[in-house]
Amino acid sequence: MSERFDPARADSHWQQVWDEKQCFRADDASGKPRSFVLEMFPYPSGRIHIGHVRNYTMGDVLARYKRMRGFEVLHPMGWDAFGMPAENAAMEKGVHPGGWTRENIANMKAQLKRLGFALDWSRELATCEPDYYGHEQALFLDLYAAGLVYRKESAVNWDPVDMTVLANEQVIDGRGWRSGALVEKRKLSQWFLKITQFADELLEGLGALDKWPEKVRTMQENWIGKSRGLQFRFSLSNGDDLEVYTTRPDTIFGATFVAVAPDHPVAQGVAMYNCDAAKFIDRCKQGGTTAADIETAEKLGFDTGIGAKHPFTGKHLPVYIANFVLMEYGTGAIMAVPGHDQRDFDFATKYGLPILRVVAASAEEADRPFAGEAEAGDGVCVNSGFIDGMRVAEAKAAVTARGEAEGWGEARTQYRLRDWGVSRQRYWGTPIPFIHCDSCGVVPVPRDHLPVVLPDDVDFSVPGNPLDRHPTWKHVDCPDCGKAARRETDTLDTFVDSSWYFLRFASQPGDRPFDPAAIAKWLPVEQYIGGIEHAILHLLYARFWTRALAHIGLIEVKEPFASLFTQGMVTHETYSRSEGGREVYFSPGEVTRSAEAAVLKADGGPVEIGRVIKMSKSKKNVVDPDEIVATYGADAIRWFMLSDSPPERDLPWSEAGIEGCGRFVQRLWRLFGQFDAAATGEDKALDRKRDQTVAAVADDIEALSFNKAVARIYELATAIEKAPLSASRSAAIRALLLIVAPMMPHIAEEAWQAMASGLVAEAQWPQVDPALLVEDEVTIAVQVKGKLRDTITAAKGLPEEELKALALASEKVQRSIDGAEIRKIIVVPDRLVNIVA
RNA sequence: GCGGACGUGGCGGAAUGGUAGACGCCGGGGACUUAAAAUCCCCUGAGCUUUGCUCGUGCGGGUUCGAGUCCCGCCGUCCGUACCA
Repeated sequence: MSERFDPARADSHWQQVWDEKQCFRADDASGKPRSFVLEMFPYPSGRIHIGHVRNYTMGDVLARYKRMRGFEVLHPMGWDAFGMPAENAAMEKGVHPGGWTRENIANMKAQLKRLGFALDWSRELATCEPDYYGHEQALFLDLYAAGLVYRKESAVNWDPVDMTVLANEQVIDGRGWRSGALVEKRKLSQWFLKITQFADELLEGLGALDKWPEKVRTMQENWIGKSRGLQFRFSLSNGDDLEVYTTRPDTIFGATFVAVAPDHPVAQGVAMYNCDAAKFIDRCKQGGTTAADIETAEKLGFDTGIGAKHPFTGKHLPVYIANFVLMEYGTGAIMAVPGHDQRDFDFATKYGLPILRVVAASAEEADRPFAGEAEAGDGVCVNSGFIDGMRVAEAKAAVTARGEAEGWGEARTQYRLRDWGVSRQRYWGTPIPFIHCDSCGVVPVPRDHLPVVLPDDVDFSVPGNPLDRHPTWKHVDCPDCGKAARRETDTLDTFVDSSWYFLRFASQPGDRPFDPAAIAKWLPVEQYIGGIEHAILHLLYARFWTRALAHIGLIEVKEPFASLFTQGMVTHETYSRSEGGREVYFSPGEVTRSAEAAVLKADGGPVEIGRVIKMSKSKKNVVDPDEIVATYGADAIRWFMLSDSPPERDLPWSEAGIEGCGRFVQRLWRLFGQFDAAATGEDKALDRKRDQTVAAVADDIEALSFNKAVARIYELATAIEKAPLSASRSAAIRALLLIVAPMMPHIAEEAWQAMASGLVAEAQWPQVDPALLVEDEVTIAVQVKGKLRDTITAAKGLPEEELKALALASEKVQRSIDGAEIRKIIVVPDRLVNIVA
């Protein structure tokens, strides 16, 4: 073996060998137990960034480990290839989105290959290709046929300069993020998916996802936002009815006013004849929508002069237009109970409306005044007619029952979740497979006409949707009546593309989206790994899509991801200087970093070292994985990704850290080089250390606690280095190589050649001798009154009395007791003796 | 405001209620070398009257023979979310 490990040569060599032998191709017909390991597929932005490296390294370690444990592993990779950046590139650089995207894919694929991931490239897919999105169109039509797709007029953010619809995130301070133009609200006919029909199922399903982070489940739960309450009608003094929704029907006797949203029909009606009301409504719309704005926003109201008749007392409550009532939730109107809702309390205080107590800790406290704020807690009903004395829960049921019996209200379950609007007025997405005909209406594209393929000859030199102004593409004949008709020019939200790609990985038939039998074999994904930023949208949509397909009988599986892991970000400190009043940032490569300070290479002047934050282009605190691989090799960067920080937390990148990883790779190489098949002699302690490490590393990998596995591997390496030559030592080196292999596959493969035949990629995880996992000697801590005074070595399993005797025999212990009376001795077998004196 | 996570050396972090700081990084000292790189060895929480002792896991209480870990109350940081009736 050569003196130094040369990653530049070894990495590409072994990558080629794995490719040629198709080592990581998943066999559908395999009789082995299966494991589907999946990382969230990347958007082909152009370059792999370090966050991808961390994500895919974790998945790769798990996939390679599972393979060594005898599983048939499916570990695929693909491209979430539709989306706006491609269109932006088209507009800015005059390139075609398709060409730009496919070039990026080629580059990024080469980058991933240089990192040595054990991927089944035969299943690679890109969502922008007709052989993917054509099947998506078919699934969309299936859902349409099942009544899960519909069209509805809906308000959108319209950018009048770019002539396009903007997502909420693209509207900044009321202006389009690209054009800077004031965004208008427009009503457009949009396609929707009925995710709300599955709201309850999606919520209930969370309960079974016990291998998902609590945090993600909570976020989805809040997003779905289920609440139970009473929807009921007030008769208004103008002859109309007003529908309101409340989760606190028990407080109905405490209602002292009624409020409607500024865009509620009642408010709009008043504005027709009352210009003060119209002015008020306009004023409400001016308020900002940022968190800070809402936090500080004052409660504003306008008294319409209309009265609402209370269903029990018959009293007339004033009806206000109020800025804090939302049209989008419930009915857009509320009964206001100032005593038991803080918002209503604030409003009533401001406008001098009565505040009544209808819930109290006990009946005796019925008249207790409020201490400056509403009381939303539990208690018994007071001042509340027929529900007096009932607990809150009981009263809710009683009022609801009365409302239903008398016909003025009904129990209702309300969700925050809205149906999923999937229409996008863009080119680079999956065409929605419908045709608009003046005679027949909206007609699905016949199955045998799929896929509806995007035209290539599109023009981005003018704003707007290129599909809409394409000279020929949208002009087709109606499939039903044959008359001239128009294609739908909207494309699907890219979240649709990522809602089923994991199903397509399991099988890729040409004539249908997937083979249900293959899905039954591979799904659910055993371990899904990705960023927390997808906690709600992607993960909720994918769950919905899977359930919807199960609902219409296409597949059996209902939850796509059995276990979810959300990894932390890779961070780096920033380097900057204040120049002319603004911060100028420098990349790590432009800076020389010493222990305490950093200087700019260009001029030798100092730069300020900023906080350790997520890598971002604007702060220039990025490192390019390719450069790291070129300098240190794939194994070193993979090792760095796994070291130190727990995988769910942020990982601070540092030059010193990657250098240390590079050194460890070489240290391993020297150690592997000391493997001596002819060595003889037994080293029991090293045998024990070896098997303990093998077992512990296995546990750590399965728990995704890579940082702990790394620490144990360092310990074993040190133990081997210190051990004298023996057969045990060679056995330990060999075991070390095998347990390092999932993390650093290239050096493992290279060194394996001197130890055994075949490939590490096809080797088995080392067996352990259970007898070696238990120690025969233990170190006992001896405490006096809970403080450590001595440690003694004893045979494992020594009886309590003997341990006590050993502890009391210690000189240090006796000195510490100092002749005091021993009141009690606590013995924890094999661990500790505590003498209470 | 609400929900969640977290708070341990100079840094990243270990620690089934049982020897706090494993392991790595940084730093210091030494060996080898003409020199450097590489490598190897040792030290590295603070303090003290240094065979050893005291203090020490954000702060204040509590439970326990024993608390980083459990309970109560604070403080702080980060993330998510929001006038959801």
